[in-house]
Amino acid sequence: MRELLLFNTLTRKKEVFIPIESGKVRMYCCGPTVYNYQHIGNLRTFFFEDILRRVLEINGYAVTHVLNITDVGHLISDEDEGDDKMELGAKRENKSVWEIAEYYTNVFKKDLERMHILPATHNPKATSYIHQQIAMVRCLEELGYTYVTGDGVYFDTSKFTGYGKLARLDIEGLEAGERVEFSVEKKNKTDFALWKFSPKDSQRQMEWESPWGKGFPGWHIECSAMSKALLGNNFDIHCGGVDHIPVHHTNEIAQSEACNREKFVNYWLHGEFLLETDGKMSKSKGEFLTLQYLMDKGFHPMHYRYFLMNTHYRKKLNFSFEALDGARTSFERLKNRILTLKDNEKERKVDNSNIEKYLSSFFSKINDDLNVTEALALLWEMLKDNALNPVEKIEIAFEMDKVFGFGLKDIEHEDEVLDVPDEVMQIAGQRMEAKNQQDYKKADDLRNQLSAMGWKVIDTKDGFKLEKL
RNA sequence: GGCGUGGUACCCAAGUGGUUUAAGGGGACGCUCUGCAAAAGCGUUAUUCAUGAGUUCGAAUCUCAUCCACGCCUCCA
Repeated sequence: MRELLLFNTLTRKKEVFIPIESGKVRMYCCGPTVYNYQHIGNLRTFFFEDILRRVLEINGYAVTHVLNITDVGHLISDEDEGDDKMELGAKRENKSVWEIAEYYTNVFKKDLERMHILPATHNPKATSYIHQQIAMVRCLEELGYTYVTGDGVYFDTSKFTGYGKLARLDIEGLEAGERVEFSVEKKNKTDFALWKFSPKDSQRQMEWESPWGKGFPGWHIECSAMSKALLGNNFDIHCGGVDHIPVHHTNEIAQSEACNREKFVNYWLHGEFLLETDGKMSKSKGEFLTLQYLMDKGFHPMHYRYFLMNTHYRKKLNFSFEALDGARTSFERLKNRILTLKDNEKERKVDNSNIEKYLSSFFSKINDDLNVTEALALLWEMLKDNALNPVEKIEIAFEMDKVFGFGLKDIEHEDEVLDVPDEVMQIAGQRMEAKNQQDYKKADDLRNQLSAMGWKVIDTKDGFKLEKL
């Protein structure tokens, strides 16, 4: 097996990946809270995880991939204040929280499919694992890691040695209470809720009985419980966005390692943010970009996928329509190249040493902490290499595409007459006629007329084709 | 206030001590093709890597300082 290097947040270094079980990888990825649409920044993280998954698979690993669905509403802040995002979403849309969860889960899965993000092996829902979450809180209680306050059961972070090591937290320097009221009942500012009690004065749509009374699970426990249930106490890879490092993943480690009394995760990988011109993309700002919005603007999900490959997953990326436009052009040209190669794919001798040369270079790039950006550059270099014949190029491109995920194999010539209005078709026909009679003045006039109507004529060797401007 | 990241051509960006006097894509320009265009193909496009010092035989890559932009310490991908 080839050597694969991955950047581990725990050590802040690239490390050689060694699975727990030979040839197999168990991987857990933090999924969305389904109270609203996912924005294109959220999708960047799932895209990064998809690349990771594909790189593992092309290296021959059998991957068990868990991507959870958070359908329990958590409070907006860590303290005992604020509203529940799910309940808020339900109120906003006049639906039940369960309907909200189902609707946004489906949209999310549809988005992943459109982005060619491979479906996970398991998509556990937090509400289906309440029992396991309660069991884990009990486990922590029995081992003396918890205490009860007026609003819930809390994890005492001072009892867990090495708390915050993932994030390299400077606990003293944390300014809890700066922007949020600090709960006086919390013993340490980093303590967090494992189980929250339902409010006495109002009825929650989602609540469950527990040994501590009616309530709902704290935010971090679901990932600890579900990963334990599906992947075991110790597994290979855990990923998510960089924002999860200081709080969510830090707390997951504390809970899981405290309860299981063994190492939780071997490799932690985190994807960087997508930024907008005015900073981080975030839902709380109100308006945010969705994949559907890009599609409404005439972009294909693959254009966005190509755009994301412009940079490494550990680097911030600025979103702009100008850059997305560039990605669209690049992708369309790439498709064109592949189609041309497919058309010229005649039986020719394949020189395996040519193929091997490119593929080994390809592997050295993707296996160096998922450098798809360089791998993509290699694809272009290869396509322009005159030493290769079309059959060889196709073979290499398809192999590389197992990681890129553009779906190059399935690319076909598009139907050239996609709902062209009769009138447009007629004028285009007249122009062709005029052109054949060498009446270029008239032909050009008709072409201008078409472009005024929003259509572009492209002459081909035996006719013409029309495109929308 | 604390922690951290980044500044590479017109744009998105790769590269983190010598094989790079800097990938790839977009754009622009030129050529081929075309009646002319478009589309497509080919080619050109940074002696230079925010700025200033320093380390080194050698730096975009290491060190220090300065300027600028951004992220985290709230829920967040």
